[in-house]
Amino acid sequence: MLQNLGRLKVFYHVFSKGSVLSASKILHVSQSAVSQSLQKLEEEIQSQLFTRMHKRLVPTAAGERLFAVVHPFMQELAGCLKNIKQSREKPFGELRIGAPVEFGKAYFPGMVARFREQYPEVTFYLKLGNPATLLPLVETGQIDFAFVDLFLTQNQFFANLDIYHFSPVVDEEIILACSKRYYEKQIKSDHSFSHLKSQQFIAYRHNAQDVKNWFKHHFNKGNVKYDVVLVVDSQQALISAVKHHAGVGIVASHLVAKEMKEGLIVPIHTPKPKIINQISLVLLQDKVPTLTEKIFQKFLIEKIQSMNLFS
DNA sequence: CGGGAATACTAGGATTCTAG
DNA sequence: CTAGAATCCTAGTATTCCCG
Repeated sequence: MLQNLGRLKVFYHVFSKGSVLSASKILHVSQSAVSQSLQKLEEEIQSQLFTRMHKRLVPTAAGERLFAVVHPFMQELAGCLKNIKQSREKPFGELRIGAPVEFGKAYFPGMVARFREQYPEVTFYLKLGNPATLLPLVETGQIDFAFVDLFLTQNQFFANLDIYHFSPVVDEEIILACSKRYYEKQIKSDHSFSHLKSQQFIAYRHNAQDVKNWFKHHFNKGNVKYDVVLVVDSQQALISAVKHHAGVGIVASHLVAKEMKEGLIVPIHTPKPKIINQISLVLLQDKVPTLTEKIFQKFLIEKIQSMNLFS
């Protein structure tokens, strides 16, 4: 391997101009420095790159071969540096973002499309997951930033949360809901603990943690056995099951806003305050965001906040 | 043909970088 | 912090080209 890639740059300019003096002017060094660099390079690769013809340098076969490799590299490098410079002036390049699964599925594709109408040079990689998946990716730089669910985060153990910077973006309301028909047949306006706990539950993932959290919050009862009739892997499936009168389930209210407005889905309230799940933007504490990141974060926060998830 | 301009090379010294 | 390596500079030399 070469000890000094800078000599390749010297070689490139000497080859391009066919003269040491011209190359030295481009490189802003003395003619002798260029001459010496060239000699060092030739020594290093143990091949002569130019035949010295009195006042001219004529490339040897080895010189031609080296130039064939160096030339496209230098072109690409110049283009790349230009792009990097541009990305400081206007949004550019790939953004890698993490988001909670349902939140990300529901809103990100649309947001990304709208952002790209304005900034077509920006592309996206979207990683959906819970905080346990997303935070390590933020830490190792595999994603640029993430939106996470703080309500869930508090129930889990993270060794070093202080390396992150959290800024709350939006609150979503977590409700227990069922279809109108199920409500009239089974709930009948009885919102007592003993009545609600005996309902048929649709759970998101196997541990039914969301159901447990809901009862803990509203009735301060932690370790209760629930009758789970269906376990699903996505909120969309859960909402669909609720709509088809399969039972009661925990959802973010904004995901069923339309169904609630139409009266298809009914929220079950208690006198206790609503459960608010806070979604926060999380980035590494000491990371300096790029222009593209800053502009997209601002765009996203404005759009999310203007949606009003409680409507 | 001779002299000036252009270019490449070398020697020696100053400065900067790097590893211990 | 320091010694040695690497790099660059200046000064000077050699060669060739070009024009009067």
